[in-house]
Amino acid sequence: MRADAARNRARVLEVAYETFAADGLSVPIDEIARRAGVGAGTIYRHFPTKDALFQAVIAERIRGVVDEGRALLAEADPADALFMFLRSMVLQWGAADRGLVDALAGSGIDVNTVVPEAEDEYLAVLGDLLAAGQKAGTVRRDVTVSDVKALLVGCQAMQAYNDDVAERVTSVVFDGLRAKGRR
Amino acid sequence: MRADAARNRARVLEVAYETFAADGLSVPIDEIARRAGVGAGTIYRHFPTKDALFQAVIAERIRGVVDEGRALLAEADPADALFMFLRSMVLQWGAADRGLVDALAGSGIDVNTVVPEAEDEYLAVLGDLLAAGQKAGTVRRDVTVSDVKALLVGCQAMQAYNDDVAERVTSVVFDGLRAKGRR
Amino acid sequence: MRADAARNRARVLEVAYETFAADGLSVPIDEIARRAGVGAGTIYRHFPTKDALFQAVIAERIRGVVDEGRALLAEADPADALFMFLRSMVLQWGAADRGLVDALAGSGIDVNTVVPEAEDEYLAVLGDLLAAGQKAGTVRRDVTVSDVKALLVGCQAMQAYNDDVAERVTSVVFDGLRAKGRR
Amino acid sequence: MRADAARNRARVLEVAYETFAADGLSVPIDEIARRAGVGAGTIYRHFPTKDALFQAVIAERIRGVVDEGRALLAEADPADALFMFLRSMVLQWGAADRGLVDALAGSGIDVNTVVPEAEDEYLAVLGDLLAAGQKAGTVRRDVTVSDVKALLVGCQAMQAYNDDVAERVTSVVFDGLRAKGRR
DNA sequence: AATGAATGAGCCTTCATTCAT
DNA sequence: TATGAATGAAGGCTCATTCAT
Repeated sequence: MRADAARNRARVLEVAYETFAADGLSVPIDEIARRAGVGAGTIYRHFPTKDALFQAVIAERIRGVVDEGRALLAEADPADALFMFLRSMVLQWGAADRGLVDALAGSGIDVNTVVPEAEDEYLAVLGDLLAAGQKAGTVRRDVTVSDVKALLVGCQAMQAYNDDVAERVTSVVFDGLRAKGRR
Repeated sequence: MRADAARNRARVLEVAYETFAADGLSVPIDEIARRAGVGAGTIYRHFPTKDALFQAVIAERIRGVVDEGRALLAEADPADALFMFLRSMVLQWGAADRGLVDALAGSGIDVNTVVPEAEDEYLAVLGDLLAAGQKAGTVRRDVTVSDVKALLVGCQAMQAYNDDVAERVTSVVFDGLRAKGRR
Repeated sequence: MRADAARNRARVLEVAYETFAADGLSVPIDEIARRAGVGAGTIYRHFPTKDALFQAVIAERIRGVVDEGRALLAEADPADALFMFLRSMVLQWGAADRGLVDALAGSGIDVNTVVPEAEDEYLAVLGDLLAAGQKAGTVRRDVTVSDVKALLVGCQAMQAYNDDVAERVTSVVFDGLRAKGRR
Repeated sequence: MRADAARNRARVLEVAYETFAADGLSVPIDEIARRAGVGAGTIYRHFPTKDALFQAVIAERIRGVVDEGRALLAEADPADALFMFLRSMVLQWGAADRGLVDALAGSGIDVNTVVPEAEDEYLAVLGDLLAAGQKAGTVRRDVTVSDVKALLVGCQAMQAYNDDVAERVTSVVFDGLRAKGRR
């Protein structure tokens, strides 16, 4: 791919992320093209449909999340790593990507099918974090990766629903997730 | 209002509920009209815009929820009433109205502004259930109505995200919500 | 026709006149029904189509004009009667029925075909007034009834276009219409 | 602007002019698109609303009129220029643009607000023609530009109302407009 | 006879996608 | 390759007219 083409692709992806997150999925392609300073045709050269563009945006985001998880696994105290990751996902990512989450919800798109390999990596990281916490004794042993993923989705929904109480309700959920006697 | 008009209005509302819940907000009015067996104009006679129809559907639903909450307040054990209500909201309502919740999320509509009085009643019931639980000593005293509302939203999101784990993750959240020493 | 039916018909005609004159032809039938305090169906009982209602309104107005012309013929000085009639048509009728005239113009309807007999009477009166003026020596002998009718239409258009100059431009036209040496 | 886009824009404008003039404002945009051999979307690319298209047509027309007036000012005998201009406006322009004038009248649109600058130029030319005629002694000194404009509107209305008498009634109005003693 | 609810065709407008420049 | 003009299929909404109450 030519250098300018690659630059365009990256720019479109970035602008699309910001725009979808801010204005939802219903924003016209032309608007994204305008903000990115390219023609509509250029977007279609890189992404065959609007949907494909959206999926690329999601995949990109998930990749970032996975990286953050791996970093925590490598550097943080295993006893806290899962909670740190979840908190980060909720308070930072959740807030920033509200529009994306809503757009995903409202459009019948399933992340798992959209970017299977990204999802797989994501679950792997989450699983490692969970195992580390359980081994350290800070996390209930009767929860699975699926449970944690669901809890995360829920916490992000709470954050999205009411930013002001996000901190406290997240703590409530974390309390529920903690191993007994460790509250 | 004439009998036939009232019948049509009710039928449209019912069909609209099912259709929005199943197919999301983007379903054409004409499709709802077709399923309801009326002309599109008839829908517009009762609801001036598509948005108004959607809002009427939401208001209707919330009304049902409030009724269920009041019933629990009157009949159930105060120690369990809040948990029973939440569980019901998540496992029954949440499952049935997933489409509505998603549609709401994806469309920048805020329930509070859509049907303020219904929302007020809803919060009142939730507040009463919470107070009862706290008085009975089964619910943490440091959570507010807003927190519980957010937690409920989160639980519904979990349920929506993964039906299979809903039961267990809900328990996790409930554990977090329970007063210490009562797990 | 029953008394109440006749009353309804008259009321609809009156309201339709006011409404068409004020808001143009594009006002919905339902709006006229509302203002008249009747159901839409009632209007259709008396006038088979919206167009027929409009034509009835026009016919009614022309009838009033003809009456006014006859009165002038009978009572006013023949030397001035035509000018008085024209002035009245322009400054009073023209102002009041602007909406009707515009609506007529904009809708491809030809008064002559709409209400032929009313038009005939109208032209008869105008012809009598013209003949009287020509006989009295105050009106040019080289103009016909058709000319006068056209001049009237023109004066109404002027009045409609710019109310402020109506008086003066009408005088200009009248000067052109007066017999030479009589200015 | 790209060559093909400019060509399409011009073609749409031309077809819109003919169509509005012939069939009135109520003709569907799709029909204009069909006659112009373009898609409806193309029209909306160049003119954001149907109204804007109509206004563009009007502006275009007025521009032509102004040019014609300027030419007369530069080349014709000042004593006759105003009358020549008016006659041209009535007998040529008036006939061709009847539909536009009617459409304008019937739709509450005011040319002055639609294309203010074109209107200004128009009035300037008319004012120059009037001043020239008054200076040459062929036009009454007690009429203003507004009066002449109104008279022109009136003459066009006459022409529109009855093509057969247009020539003669225009003469009548011109006689009224001529300076005394110059008939 | 009156009512006003229901119908459904038709219009304006938007926007994903294609294609000529 | 990039551009942005063109396309045309929908969709929301209006309203003349019909018809059940």
